[in-house]
Amino acid sequence: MAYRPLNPATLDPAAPDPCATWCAVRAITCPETITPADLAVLAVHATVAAVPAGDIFITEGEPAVAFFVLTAGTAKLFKALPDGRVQITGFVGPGQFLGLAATEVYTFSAEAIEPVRHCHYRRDKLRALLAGFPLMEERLLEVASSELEAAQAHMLLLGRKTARERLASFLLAQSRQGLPCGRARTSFRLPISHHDVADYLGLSGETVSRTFTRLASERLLSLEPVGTITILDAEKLEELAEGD
Amino acid sequence: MAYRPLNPATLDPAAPDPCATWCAVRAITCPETITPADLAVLAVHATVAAVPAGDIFITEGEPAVAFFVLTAGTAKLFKALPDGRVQITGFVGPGQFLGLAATEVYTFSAEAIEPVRHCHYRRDKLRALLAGFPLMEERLLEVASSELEAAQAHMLLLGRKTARERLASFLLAQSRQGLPCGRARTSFRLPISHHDVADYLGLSGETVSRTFTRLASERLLSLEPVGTITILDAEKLEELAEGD
DNA sequence: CGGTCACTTGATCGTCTTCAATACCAGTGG
DNA sequence: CCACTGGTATTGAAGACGATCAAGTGACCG
Repeated sequence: MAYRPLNPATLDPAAPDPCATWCAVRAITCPETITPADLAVLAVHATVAAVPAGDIFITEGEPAVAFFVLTAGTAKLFKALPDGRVQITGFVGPGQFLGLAATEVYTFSAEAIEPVRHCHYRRDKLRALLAGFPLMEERLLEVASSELEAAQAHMLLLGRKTARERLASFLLAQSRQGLPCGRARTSFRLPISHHDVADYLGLSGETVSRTFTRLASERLLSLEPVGTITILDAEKLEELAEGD
Repeated sequence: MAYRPLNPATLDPAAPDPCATWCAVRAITCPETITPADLAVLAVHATVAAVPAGDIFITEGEPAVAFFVLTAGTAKLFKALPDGRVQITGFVGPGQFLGLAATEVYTFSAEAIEPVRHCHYRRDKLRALLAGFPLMEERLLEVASSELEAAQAHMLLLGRKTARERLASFLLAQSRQGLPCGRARTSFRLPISHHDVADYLGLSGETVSRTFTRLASERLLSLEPVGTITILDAEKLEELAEGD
């Protein structure tokens, strides 16, 4: 019900293959490291699927059979406590992948917060494939490292920053979302509910709301009616995010 | 082929390749994936060093020139805010490595909390070497993945658990420290100061102390005078750690 | 011994949570 | 067109949990 798997057989190997071209090039090899010939090999093992918003397509504790690459939409990754408390550990957008588990079982869940399209590879097959694509493996290691780096930054946020600092950090990160290196936009739409922001920042939804309006009243940002956020004073926001 | 695990204390510094044998086998290739011949190659590029307790041997923001493998002692990894707030992101013991940075600059600091011995490799050389050791690269990916997993668990702890739950989680983790899979000891010595525990769990030292005594008064554990901790009710502690 | 350092314990304070009421918005069907 | 609904955001009031400040204890060491 959640899945509408597409038949990989319908893929035309001659035509620019949607999944292999898109996933492999954009996600695993931003710096192009895979030849078109290699892509064809990869394409054979990919399965495409669509997930409607709100559906959980990876569940913590279930056997980790596949490895995913998003091609559209946004998903949240999270861990939950039995009593319902949730910590979102990250968001994944188009071109990013997930499911890099070391264990035989997923240790987190993933839910589409926008309609998601992804292609996935069976882990056992991928493992064998990787042997033939050392550059791809290298790239995977790079990605894992940078995720680890992000995770450490988030631990600092969760363990030591105040609500204001957390939100400032988050908004700055969002403003840089998907842009190369040092670039940032001043105005953007937040595709994430306040409640999810709260679960990401380790706060309550109410505190997120209050903190938003407080930052707005301090003229650090402005909240357009439509849910668009404009950063008015990136300078001060940056200072706030770093804690002084 | 079976490798003989070497005791680092008995290593003869004059012997040919103490580091390569120890580091490579124990850390990078617990499941043996490197041949003795390969080890010799690695040994050429390794440098051994000793760090006294309290010394910072990796500093956030400095060029990430090397990649480390600990052979003795314990180190804490941490990130700090300009005003002095600190979040410890993990502890590293013998046989583990660190410095898997994706960037050109370290994004965390490392300080020896016990006298540390480590061998390190220059990143540029290692990069080239890895090309020749696909199994080693694969192992690195595995390690990075499991670190990521641990990081996510810690985010849940920092973002959503109470002080009691944090300490319970921490003590259970410590009780399993270094043991294979499901094993745990009931009594152990904590090599970490309360203040460091606090910085790891996102609490104040005072709260750590209070929580310790409270758990002891509830007969979940007992605090021997010498700083040894004995877990009296692992069952209940487990429940507590998971939040119900 | 006097010094330092880590830990303990107590009292007070502040931040964030919780609970609750209200406002808001989009979609639906009368 | 307008009321009705369900979900999401805002705002207020009260309370809890942990931080901070401060004093006191004990161990270790020159």
